[in-house]
Amino acid sequence: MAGDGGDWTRHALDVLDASVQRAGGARRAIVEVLGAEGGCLTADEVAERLRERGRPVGMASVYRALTLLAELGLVQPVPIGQGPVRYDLVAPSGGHHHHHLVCDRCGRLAPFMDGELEAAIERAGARLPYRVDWHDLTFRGLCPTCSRAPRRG
Amino acid sequence: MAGDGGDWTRHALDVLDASVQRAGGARRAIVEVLGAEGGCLTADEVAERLRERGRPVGMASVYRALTLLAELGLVQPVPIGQGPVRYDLVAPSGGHHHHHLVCDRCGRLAPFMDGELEAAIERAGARLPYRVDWHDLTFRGLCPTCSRAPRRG
DNA sequence: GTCGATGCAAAGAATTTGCAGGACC
DNA sequence: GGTCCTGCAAATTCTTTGCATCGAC
Repeated sequence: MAGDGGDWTRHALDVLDASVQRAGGARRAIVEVLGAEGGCLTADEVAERLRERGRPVGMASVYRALTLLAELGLVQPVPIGQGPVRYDLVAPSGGHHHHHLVCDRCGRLAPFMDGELEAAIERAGARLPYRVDWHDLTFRGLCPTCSRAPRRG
Repeated sequence: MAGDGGDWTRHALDVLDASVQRAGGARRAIVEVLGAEGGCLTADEVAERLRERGRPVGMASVYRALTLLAELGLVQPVPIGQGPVRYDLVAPSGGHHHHHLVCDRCGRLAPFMDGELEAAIERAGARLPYRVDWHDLTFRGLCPTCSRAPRRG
C-alpha cells in the first residue's frame, strides 16, 4: 500500500517544495494521505482520512491543495459516474497508467491495467491532431458479484 | 446534422412510446432537440436549445427526461472535465461509438472515432471479469489552435 | 375523471471564493 | 514582520425533490 505510493509522495513533496512559497502543514498532510492511499480519492475522502489520522484539515484547503497538485501535474481529476470527482496520482515518469471499471449496480470502482490496450490508445492518440497529454478509459457494467446476483437484489 | 440524429430520434420516440404511460409534449421536444443536435449536450444546453425553438421546458423536466432516457439506454451521461455532465446519444444497434477529446486550454469538446482503437477496447473489455456494458475514452490535451498559440495567450 | 407529466420553487450536494487569523521564513 | 497558508462561512453551480396544476387517455 505504500509501494509506489511512497515514491509518489516523495516526488510530490519535492515538486511542491520547488514551486511553492511556504510549506504549510495541511498541504503536506494531504499529499501524504494521497500517497498512502494510492490516490483515486474524492475530496471528502481525503478529508475523512485526515480526520482519522488525527490531522483534520478544512475542506477549502483540501480543494485548494488538490487544485494545486493538478496544476503541477501530480494528480489528475477524474470525473467518474455522477458523484464527486476523484483524484488519481500521476506517476513521476510515465509510469503505469491505469483505467477505471465502475459497477453500475453497487458503484464500486476498480482500477485495472492492460498493456495491449494502452499501446492501442497511444497509437490512436498519435493519430489525432491534438497534442494529447492524458487519457482515461472508463468501463461501466456489472462487477462479478453483481452480475451473479438477480436484478434488483 | 439530422443524419443519424434522425434515426436516433425515431428510435428513441418508439422506445419512449412503448415504455411510458402518457406522451407529454416536453419529453418529446427534449428527444427531438437531442436528436437534432446529435447529443453531447448538457442539461442547460438542452433547455437553451428548446427556448431558442420557442418551446421552453422547465429544468426539472429536462433532468427528469434525461434520467429516464438514460434508464432506457437511449442516452449515456458522460462526465467530462469539471463542468456539468453531458448526454451522449446511444446508437440504436451497436452503431458507431465515439470518444472524446477535450482541450485543456479552451475547453472545446470534440468527438472522434477510431476503428482500431475500438477493437482494442472491445478485446480489453472481454478480458475483464466484469460484464462491460459501456465505455468511454477521454483524451485531454491541446487542440490544434491552442497548441499553436503561445502559453497564457 | 383519473393518474401521469410538467413547472415552479425550495432543498440538497459539490465546489469555489472572501476574509480574518495563524504560521513560516 | 511581511506574506503566504489555513479554515470558517457564505456564495455559486449543478441537480434533485415537493407539490400544485395541467393534459392525455
